[in-house]
Amino acid sequence: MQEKKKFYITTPIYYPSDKLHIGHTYCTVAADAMARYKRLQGCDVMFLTGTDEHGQKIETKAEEAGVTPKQFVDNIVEGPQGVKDLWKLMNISNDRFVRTTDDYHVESIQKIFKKMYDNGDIYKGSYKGKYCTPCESFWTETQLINGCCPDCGRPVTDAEEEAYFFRLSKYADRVRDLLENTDFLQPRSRVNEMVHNFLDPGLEDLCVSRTSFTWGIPVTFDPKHVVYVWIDALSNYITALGYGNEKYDDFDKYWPADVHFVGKEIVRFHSIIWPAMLMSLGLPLPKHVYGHGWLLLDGGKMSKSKGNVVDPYLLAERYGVDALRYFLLREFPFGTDGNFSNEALISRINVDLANNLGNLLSRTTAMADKYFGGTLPEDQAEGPEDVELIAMTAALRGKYEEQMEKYAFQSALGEIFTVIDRANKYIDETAPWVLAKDEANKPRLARVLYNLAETLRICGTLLLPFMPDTAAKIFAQINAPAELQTWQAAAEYGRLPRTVTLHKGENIFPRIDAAREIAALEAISAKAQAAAAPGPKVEVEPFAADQVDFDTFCKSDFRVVKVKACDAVPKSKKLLRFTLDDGTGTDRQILSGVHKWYEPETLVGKTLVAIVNLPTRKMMGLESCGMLLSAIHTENGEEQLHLMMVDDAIPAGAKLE
RNA sequence: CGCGGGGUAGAGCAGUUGGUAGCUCGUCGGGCUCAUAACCCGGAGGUCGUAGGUUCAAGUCCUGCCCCCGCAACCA
Repeated sequence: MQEKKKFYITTPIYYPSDKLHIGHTYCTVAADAMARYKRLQGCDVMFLTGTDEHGQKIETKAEEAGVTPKQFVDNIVEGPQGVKDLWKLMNISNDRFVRTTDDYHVESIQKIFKKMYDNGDIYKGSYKGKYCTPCESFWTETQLINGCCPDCGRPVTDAEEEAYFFRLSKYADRVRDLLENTDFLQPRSRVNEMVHNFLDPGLEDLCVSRTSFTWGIPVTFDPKHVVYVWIDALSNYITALGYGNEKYDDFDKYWPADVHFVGKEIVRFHSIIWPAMLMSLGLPLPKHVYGHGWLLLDGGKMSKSKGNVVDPYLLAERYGVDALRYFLLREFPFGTDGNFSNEALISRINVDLANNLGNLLSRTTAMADKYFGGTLPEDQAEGPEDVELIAMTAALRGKYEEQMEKYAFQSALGEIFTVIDRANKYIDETAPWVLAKDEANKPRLARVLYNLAETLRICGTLLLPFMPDTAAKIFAQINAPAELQTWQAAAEYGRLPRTVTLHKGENIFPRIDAAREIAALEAISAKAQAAAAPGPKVEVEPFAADQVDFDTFCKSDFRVVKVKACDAVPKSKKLLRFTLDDGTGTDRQILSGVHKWYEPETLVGKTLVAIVNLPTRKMMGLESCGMLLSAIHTENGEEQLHLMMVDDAIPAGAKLE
């Protein structure tokens, strides 16, 4: 017996700082469909997913929640409606689930780090920056506020933080060659972006350790450092196969990966850093990295702050897992962004699944019941209408395979539904209800129903990777045994016995009342938003704990200023440029990031307050001499800002005390 | 002149190496009645963002411009 071909596929490991949304579900469902497809073809598949659980953000979130970081991630990963629950609900067939907090992963990462250190690709260096002693925090030049700590506002000092670096630059040429001259990174359109943005300007060595937080994997030979995300997270693809640990032992069998599915936002890490790391370790590179697009909402990014995150639980429970899986992979081309909408979801379910597929099954089985009591007679007669349908059905597997190999799920499903449409038309052409009126036409009628059953069997088989439960329901109604549900049998028209018995069962996809459902969905999301924010929830910054001495306070020179002119800074979303009368007779220019709240023309003539003895600072190429004072608070999680506007009777230049 | 993607029927999208502009939904009209008020046929609807250029021929190639979206930057 020939050895099975192996296929190793991965999703990214997700960051469990929040519940997962439809975007994560999209990628994972795609990987699942691919994994099931390869299994159907008879490959020995390894399908890996998992979670990336370290880092400062989780440390902070856990602290806010009053739990340890481990408790925090345990809840999101293993808890109710957590990551694992979601994959179970979505019928994800992953073979393994790696967590970066798993012991074996930790062990491997420490070995990998040491190995790269020993071979000279990781070296100790220093990270130059600004340090705020009271806050024990490092800041980069650009993070500083007027040269002071952005957290506490106190002065910072030049400092160097010790850190480990990976010699990414050493591999720049090999990575460039990989991207430009091979099909490693797909779709091809992503290559330019990587080369122009990151390779052309030159790769810098990468900081791969941190001392500023502790929630991470300690560096064995220098435990005040923890391994930073790159090495920790990316390596999951090999640690989960047992590289550097005893937990698993199939690294040799499955590595290199056939494909890593990743979102376009992390293409950079997978197409530049990850190959360089593997080169350093002397390991083979994955065959492909596929950067898929995003699901957009209302043309924009989904985000918590916009309150437009789509909840996969809700949709799956309401419409069924298979319908949701189908929609995600049928509606959007995998490589580019797509617009998610409830309308599109319901339309796909009604048109494709209920009207075309469900109804085809329904009318086929109903006629078998009605005209033959379910079991087709042995005596069957072919007709001229059969030719095209049979040809299409017989050719379907090939067309489907061609699309699947390109990860073109949308097109693969499109091929199947072209045949399903054709089958509906075939019923119209052959008009079985007319044939049924004359006993002499019974053999022809039987053949028509047989052809429909065969079409359903083959389509059902090819739908297995996308809608496993649905395919099973189809097979039950057309009585297709397991051996006729295989990849091989999908290429063999006519495998069902002539005297097959069909049963009409439940409707596999009931039609949805679109208007009502959309109203219901909107009500639910409105309610969810209301629940998340009962009334305008106003929050203000906590009061400063530290006292400031009087002299320090007196050093700040606050003045009343009048807006002479105000316009938007070109190419900036947030900045407005103010030309101000500060009483000196010379105009003062201040830039302020308030465009989100004010249109420039509405501010002309207003009387505002500014601090005027801050050092001059350049932004977007323009000088800003001071800072306008404003009041800020958050409302329903969104930042609100009001410029300080004072009595117009106050003359320009008046000092505030 | 930071990088990249995109502007094609009311909506959402295909359009490969340049050669009569397609698909799905919606819409209008017709047919059928086996079926989940489903199915089948037909029609209407586009000067392919814009201005030039190359060509016998351009949505498809070249140049300029406008608009949208990401990333980056910026937000004292």
